[in-house]
Amino acid sequence: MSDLFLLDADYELEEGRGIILLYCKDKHGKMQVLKKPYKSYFYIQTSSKDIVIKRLEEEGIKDIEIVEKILNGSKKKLIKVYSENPREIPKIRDKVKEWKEVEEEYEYAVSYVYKFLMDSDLEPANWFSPDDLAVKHSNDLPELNILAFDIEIIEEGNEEKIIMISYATNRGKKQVLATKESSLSFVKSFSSEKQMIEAFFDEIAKIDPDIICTYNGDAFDFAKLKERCEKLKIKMSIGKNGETVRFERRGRGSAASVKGRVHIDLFNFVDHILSPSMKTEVLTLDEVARELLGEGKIELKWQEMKDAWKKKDIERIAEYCLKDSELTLALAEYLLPQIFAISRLTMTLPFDTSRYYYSQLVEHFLMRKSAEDNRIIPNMPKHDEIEQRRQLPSYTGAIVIEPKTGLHENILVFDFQSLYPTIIVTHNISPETLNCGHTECRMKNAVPGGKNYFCMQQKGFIPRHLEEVVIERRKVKEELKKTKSSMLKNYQYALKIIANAMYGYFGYAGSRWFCRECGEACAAFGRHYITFVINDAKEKGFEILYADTDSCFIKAKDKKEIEQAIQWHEKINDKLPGIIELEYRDTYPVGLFVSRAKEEVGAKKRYALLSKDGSLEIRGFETVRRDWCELAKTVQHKILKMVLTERSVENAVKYLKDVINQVKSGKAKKEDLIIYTQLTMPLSAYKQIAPHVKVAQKMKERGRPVGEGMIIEYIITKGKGSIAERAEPADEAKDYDPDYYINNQVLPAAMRVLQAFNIKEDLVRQETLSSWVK
DNA sequence: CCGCTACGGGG
DNA sequence: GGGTACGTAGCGG
Repeated sequence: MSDLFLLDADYELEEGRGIILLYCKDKHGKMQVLKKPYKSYFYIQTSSKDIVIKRLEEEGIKDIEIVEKILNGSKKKLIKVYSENPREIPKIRDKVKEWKEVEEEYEYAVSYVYKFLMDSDLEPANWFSPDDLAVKHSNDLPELNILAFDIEIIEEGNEEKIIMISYATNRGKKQVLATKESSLSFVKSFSSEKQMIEAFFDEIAKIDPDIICTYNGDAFDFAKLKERCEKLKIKMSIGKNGETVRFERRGRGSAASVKGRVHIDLFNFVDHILSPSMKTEVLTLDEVARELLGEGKIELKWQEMKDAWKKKDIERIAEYCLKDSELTLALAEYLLPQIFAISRLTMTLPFDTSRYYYSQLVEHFLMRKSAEDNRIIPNMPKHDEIEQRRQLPSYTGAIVIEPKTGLHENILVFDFQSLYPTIIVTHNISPETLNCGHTECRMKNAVPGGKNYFCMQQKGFIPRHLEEVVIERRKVKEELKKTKSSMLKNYQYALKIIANAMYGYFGYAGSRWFCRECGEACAAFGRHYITFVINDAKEKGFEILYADTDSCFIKAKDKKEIEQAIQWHEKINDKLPGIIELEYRDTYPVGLFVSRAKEEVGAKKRYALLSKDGSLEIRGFETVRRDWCELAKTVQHKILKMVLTERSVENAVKYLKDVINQVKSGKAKKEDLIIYTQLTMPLSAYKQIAPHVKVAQKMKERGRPVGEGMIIEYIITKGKGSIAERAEPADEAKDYDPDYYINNQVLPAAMRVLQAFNIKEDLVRQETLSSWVK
């Protein structure tokens, strides 16, 4: 049989026997489902093997063997207990853990499917031979049938109904289903919501996609569909052969799993994995698509949509809805190769890869390496242990040199290439190399400023595999300079993710390889190296503008000094040990730095850099969130732009005063003042009555529908009482409170930028006072 | 400072 | 299938 591409896996029970199901695509793009019977197992550690084996046999458990594995760095003989039924494993384990001869049990909490993949050395999202399951590394992707969909809902009567569903496939099909008539060719109209949803399921069955993509489908589109299907008594048959959707509980919410297809919720992947390396601070489909694809959503405000729907003017809504599916599809085509690359490296199924956090990806990477090394996978911490770990006092973190506030020119940015990974490798930081007892290691590899040290004689488990990753990544980066292969780019990215997550995983309370001393050591070495760089730069006469963890911003006086600084960084690398390396990122013509205000604790680092090509790199100014009104957001962005590109603080302040005067004189546009906050609980559950809760209460009293999950739109009006008491539904508000909008919205947003120029809030307020008189 | 509550994405 | 998993800001005490 020819090679297959593994897309997904799962299992079923046949007469009490576990059978692994492998969902694969063949070379011709056909879906093939392979069935592999597979025995599950776990390990028992005991010094009284004979007794334990005897007791197991008395219980009728005879499928056992003695195996030699590496446990915590040394070889141990363990009892391996098998069962043909994977669900028996936890039951047997529950029994044995009570026996006094049993010291510990292992790998009882590694999922059945993943055990199979690890034991077979089978990488998801890769090709393999179905005869012997040998992985065939290949850069080709199979022909995949991808569908993205999106729904629109609107409140009608007392319930939220689905009014429209759009989908787009990578084979060019675009369709909108709606419950109102339209003349548009791509819109199919239905006389009821039920008919529309059923038609959607029928069309999915016909298209038979391998992959279904959504943007926040786990929490929204699938959840809403489920709700409506229950209400309208429709079978939610989206899966292969009409199978329904399963909602798997995980973390905060649940994942919508469709049998025989892979549901990829791209929002999860963006939120968990991509967001730290993205410029945008809000993860809306609009912003994310703009940044990754260079194209955003069709603009349509919620109120506009409601109005249009009421007026039966559905053309714009249909176009808007279809665009969302198209963007989701385009994002999928862009991100799936990245997800696949991570899947291969960490041996996780794309369904999981797209939903996992860094910690879970690293964990899977280390689990597969354990399996390869014949090591026992450490257990997950129990509930109490997690609590204990959380209670541990925190250790000193990274170094931050507070920025020199204000505008600066000629800013050079240097940073360590993967600082923590290279420290872990160079200093051999791993749970089992900690304080090995060798005098030489104690002398030569001690943690700066601490009493711990790490072994230098034997490579640790984590440093060894991390070194492979770091070295591989450098090789791939070199190759990328020659060829611009997107496959290589994605591989490089997967390697980067795993390398960078290792440090955090040492300190993550839920980690299987938790090692506080290791995390502490990474931080201490990190401080040591960045301090070394800063001091060396100062000694050479450079001005340090700002430094944080692994980066260092130098301000150059002129062109000549820019050259000198670049040369300086090249030399410093000769003085750094192992694979630790300082890199030159870029020189920016202008930058703005804002240090945190006194009362602000732990505020993010705020700076904005203007690069040579004229683009703005903004960090830490977070008024793009919806709990700020539109006016506050606009004011902040405009001020930032004025300051950096026009370099005129004066103009910016003048602009701010103008806005304030407008607000004060009652000329602000109402829609710019609306604040949006979601009701995340049933109204009765709120103990703390925040403004949006108060508004919801008022709405209810006035006979308007209010429910959990609703976004409350409100405006703070004039009058007496607390802010909450004066909050009114946006459509009912007769006026607005200028003082509130000035003091709680516009000024704070503006001051986040202007505080860098010593502009005093009170002064701005005073200077606008004259025009406040009414 | 600590502890509690709410938020995000989606419409 | 071992199931509970986030990280952070803003508020009130």
